[in-house]
Amino acid sequence: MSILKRDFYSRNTLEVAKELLGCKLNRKLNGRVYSGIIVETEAYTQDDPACHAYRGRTPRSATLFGKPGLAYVYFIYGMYHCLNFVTEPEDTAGAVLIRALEPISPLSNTNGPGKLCREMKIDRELNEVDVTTQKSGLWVEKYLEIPPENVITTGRIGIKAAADYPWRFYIKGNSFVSRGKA
DNA sequence: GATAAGATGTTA
DNA sequence: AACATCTTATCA
Repeated sequence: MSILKRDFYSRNTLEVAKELLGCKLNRKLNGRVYSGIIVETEAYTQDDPACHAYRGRTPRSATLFGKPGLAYVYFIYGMYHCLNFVTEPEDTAGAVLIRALEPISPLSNTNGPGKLCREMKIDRELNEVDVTTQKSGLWVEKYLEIPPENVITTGRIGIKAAADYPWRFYIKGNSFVSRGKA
């Protein structure tokens, strides 16, 4: 049960995205802890046309320039939230989108970024909370080691800009990844 | 199985 | 007007 500390997040976004696979996401709610294994992620960086921080700092994207190890939660398509973790040192933007979980405790339907937020009751109140401490009610622990040959890399999903960047990662053979192209 | 459309509100 | 989505409907 070792919680991932700030120096884990304060690195290259692509590496963090890969290494988050197999880690355990925990959400404390009403005295209960909900958990799932991260099985699918996507990377977004400052130089990336698809990133919210691409055109600089705005009220929404300010979180991405903040401290690594914070949560970045945004609202999309009028009804869904998406959960990211801020990466790179402070003042450099970057984030990893959590796209899918394999449920452990009382969870189901977590095979997509919008769905897992609904299951875990993640909304904008959790934007900018510190994910490196249990006190925030949202934290990540080291859990499984995923050997590199079991990490599949593909283009990202659901975006138009820079859709060809091979910045989506998922665990080979896992049945909880979201709709996937190979 | 694939593809299309609709729901819905925040953002710049 | 676009959007880092999901569900339902309509084909096959």
